[in-house]
Amino acid sequence: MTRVRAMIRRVARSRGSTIVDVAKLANVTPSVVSRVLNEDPTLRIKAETRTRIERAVEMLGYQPNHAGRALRRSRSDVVGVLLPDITNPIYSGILVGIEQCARDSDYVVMLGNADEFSRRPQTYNRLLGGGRLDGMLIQRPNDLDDTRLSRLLDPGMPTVLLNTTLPGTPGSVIFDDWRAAAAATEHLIALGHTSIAHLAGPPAVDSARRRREGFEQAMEAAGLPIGPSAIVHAGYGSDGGREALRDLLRAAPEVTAVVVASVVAAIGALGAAREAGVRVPEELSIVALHDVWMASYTAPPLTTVRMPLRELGETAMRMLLERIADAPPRDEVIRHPAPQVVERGSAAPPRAR
Amino acid sequence: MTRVRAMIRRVARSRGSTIVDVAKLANVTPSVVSRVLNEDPTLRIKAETRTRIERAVEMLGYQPNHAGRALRRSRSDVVGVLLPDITNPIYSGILVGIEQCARDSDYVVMLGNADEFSRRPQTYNRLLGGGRLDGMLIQRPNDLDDTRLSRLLDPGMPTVLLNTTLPGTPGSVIFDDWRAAAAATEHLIALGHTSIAHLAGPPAVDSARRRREGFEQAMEAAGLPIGPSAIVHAGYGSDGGREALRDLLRAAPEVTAVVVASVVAAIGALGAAREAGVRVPEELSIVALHDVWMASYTAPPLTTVRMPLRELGETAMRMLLERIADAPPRDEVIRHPAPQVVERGSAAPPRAR
DNA sequence: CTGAAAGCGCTAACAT
DNA sequence: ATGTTAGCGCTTTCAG
Repeated sequence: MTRVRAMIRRVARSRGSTIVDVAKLANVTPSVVSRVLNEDPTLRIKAETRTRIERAVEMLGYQPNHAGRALRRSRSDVVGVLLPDITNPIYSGILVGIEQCARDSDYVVMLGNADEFSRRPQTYNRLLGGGRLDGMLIQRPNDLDDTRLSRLLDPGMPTVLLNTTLPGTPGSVIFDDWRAAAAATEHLIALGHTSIAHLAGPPAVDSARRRREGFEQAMEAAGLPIGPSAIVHAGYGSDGGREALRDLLRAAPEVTAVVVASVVAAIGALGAAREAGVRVPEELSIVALHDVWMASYTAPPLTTVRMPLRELGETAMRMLLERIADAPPRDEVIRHPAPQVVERGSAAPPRAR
Repeated sequence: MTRVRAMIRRVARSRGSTIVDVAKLANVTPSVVSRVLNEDPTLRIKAETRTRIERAVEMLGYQPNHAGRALRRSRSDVVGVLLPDITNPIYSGILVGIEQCARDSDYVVMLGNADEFSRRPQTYNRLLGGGRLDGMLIQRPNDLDDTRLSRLLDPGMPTVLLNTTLPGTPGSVIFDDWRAAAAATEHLIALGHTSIAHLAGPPAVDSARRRREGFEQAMEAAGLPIGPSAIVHAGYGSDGGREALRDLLRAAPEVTAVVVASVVAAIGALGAAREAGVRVPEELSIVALHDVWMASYTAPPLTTVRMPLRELGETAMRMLLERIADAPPRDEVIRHPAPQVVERGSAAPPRAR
């Protein structure tokens, strides 16, 4: 009994107890403790021994050392998430889903900056290589083309791409961008608009291309022409949206409505409209893709198409776990819940300007 | 030569090369390689041997295994960051600073959810304990009082608290909340306002208390009375701000200006003003604490007091590194750059409503 | 200037 | 139903 107390005291003082301490206290060998803790299905053990072990674990406050485990199993139970800009509510929304799903699967998330990663790969390889990660989730930076992205990826590292596809490299999860853009366009058409423009994302980004296609298809399906200056490419950022709308108002004054590829750009566009003295929605209707809390608080509140951010993150994480478990890579499109128009104040029937 | 080629091939195939592979290829022992790579200052080595080792590292693309290192050194070079809500631009702004500083110091950041942490400590202890982290950065959830926070903290884990202090537990970094709130108040006073209210944060949160004190001091210094309903406590969230302003407009119609404890709440307040038909800034001036990109895009654009989010993150991270290196804990207030009023469109001289 | 040896904490194959 | 053994990859005395 004194021995036990002494051990407890020693352990409390030091860095923590080891599996050997637990084993001694429970009068078994470390291997048994390990197998109990890891719920080895092949293990046959007396109920009494098991409780002795559990009590010992409890008493010592034992926590397995992750480094020891990782070294032995060659797995870290850590995934890396590389995002260009956590400050962007779209990305952080996705990150919430990732973190949640990781936690539920006893994984933990390491955060990295995707821009830095593409700029200084050696830095991040040193930091995140060397067995620190079991897999990676990557959101492609806007200015990173396929060739450079391919070069960056480690073929030996299970990887899932967020919001983007890479020809020849399966393992990506994207939104139903076509449907979302089409839904936005259809909403405007239903309101009676016939001269509709599109503030697209960066031309080189594949999600922007898909959204543009969705816009074009919806217009075509309705038999509506797309004016020569009706598609303006811009960044996904707010400044991009602001400048793009400014250009559009000048180049195509007949336009009564616009589908914006991202809420963040749409918030910028709202600013440009205000500066130009164009009233929204009276003179110009705006529908934006992606729904974030700020959309309820702009003036006027933005009508958006909601995309399931959390679900994308969850799905991506689940897919990564499959890949880590050696399943073959596959691509996935998040279709449920389907992109849904959230009517607020920025879209209304057309009225001449 | 063939031996070398064979080794390279073997290594490329498998999980990666080890320090032993490098040592063999360079005709030295692992210990020398280790000391070269870790820049052991006591090491005396022939220049030629050193280049041989460097070449071997290069050829094999050797990366030290983090688990092995961590196990041996009892340090992981990982810090945990616990945030209540990454979706909040304030927190993600701070996180940017943390990640940057960590990377520059060869540390890497593990992300966790502070709300979940306070709700299910065992989960996170299992995930983040066991030597996985060298230290933690924690943003206190709004509803977590001192007692419960203390209980949650592991006294053996170097910890830095973000935006909050904990009596009896030094190691926190906060903004100059008094100065920021005072600056906002003084700005309104300079514009000629005399009946000024304060939308404060949650009453139990210490940063909210400091901001309220800053407001009160500035009012007192100007000889201005604070009306009986002029201080309304609300959450830091947008809904909180909306409701709080609604209440305020009813309870204190004489108020011509308001200092809001957080931009996010201010955006909500802007919504409430619009709904109530109160024009900003003509009938009501608003100044918000914290500056984020959205503030430029509200209607009207928000006048704010800029707080150095990135700097807080950086400082906190640096402080944590000190603590990890066994420096005694200390508290710090970020005073530079000082809180600065960013004039946009939401504050103007008073006019009767 | 370099090598030998021990051990960090854990798991898994193989005994008994 | 439990024990023995070996070794994951690395760093760090201590020897030479």
